[in-house]
Amino acid sequence: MDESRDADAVPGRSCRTDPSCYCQLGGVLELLSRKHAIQVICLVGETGPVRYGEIEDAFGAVSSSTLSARLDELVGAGYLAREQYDEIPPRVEYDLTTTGEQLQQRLQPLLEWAVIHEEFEDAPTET
Amino acid sequence: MDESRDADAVPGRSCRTDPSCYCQLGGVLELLSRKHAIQVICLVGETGPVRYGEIEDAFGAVSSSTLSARLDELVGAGYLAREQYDEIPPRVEYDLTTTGEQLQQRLQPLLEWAVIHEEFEDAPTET
DNA sequence: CTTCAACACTTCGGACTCCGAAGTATAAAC
DNA sequence: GTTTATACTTCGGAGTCCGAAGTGTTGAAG
Repeated sequence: MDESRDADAVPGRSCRTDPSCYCQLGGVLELLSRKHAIQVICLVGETGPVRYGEIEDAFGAVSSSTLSARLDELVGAGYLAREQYDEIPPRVEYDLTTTGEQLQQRLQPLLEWAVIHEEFEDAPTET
Repeated sequence: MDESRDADAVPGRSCRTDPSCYCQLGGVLELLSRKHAIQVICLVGETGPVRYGEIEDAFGAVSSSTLSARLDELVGAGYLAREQYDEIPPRVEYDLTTTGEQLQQRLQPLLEWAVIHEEFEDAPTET
């Protein structure tokens, strides 16, 4: 046995190799546990390059401040790419990066299940 | 064109059948976009029935108030089951429900990818 | 010349969520 | 009588989110 174990040594490091440690897990999950993050990734993944306004419309109920914060974060973290065209009126398009696509692939089954699950959630109970 | 479209009619209903509508998507995602919700589901799924203290330990950095709020929500939403034994000191165990297991199965690939992805995130860039 | 429309955002006050240290309850062990 | 163990609450302060209104540009409409 090695005493270089991670039990309570350096939190947030060796945890990566310890399947029983869920401390933080850092970046991605932290990012995904913000409002609309999951949906944004999936929306962009399904529709391809999307404009800011289209995302806003697709959601229907997001404050633009929160949405643009989320987009900034996702761009900053390398999951989304932002392409800006210098036209009038302005045009900006968001698309998944390669990493973003990987993420979206893991998110897709969840989203599909969520949609179906919600549909039947009002159905008669079978106890 | 039919005017029976759902464009701006009843938000949050016909959306379920419209793949281009991401408005809210309600319950599950709302729940998952709270701190630690994803990790809790996966932790319980991987380790089986877990006690409150074990969850707290596994995370290392959660405020107990937030954790117990999250647990309450997940129990209330039907993803977790809470079993209480009347012993001293008290013992409470959380486990996944059938629905919770379905959710965890969709979350697992995400979590595994996250772990690997974070490991290499400090690796030398290739620009 | 003035106004309006389009678009992608900011800004700001108020509401909601989260943190973290301290406290609650019970009974056995010391 | 004090400590220990467990599963939570409570509370003030910090951080996040909402949503209505505003910003800047330029061409088209009046």
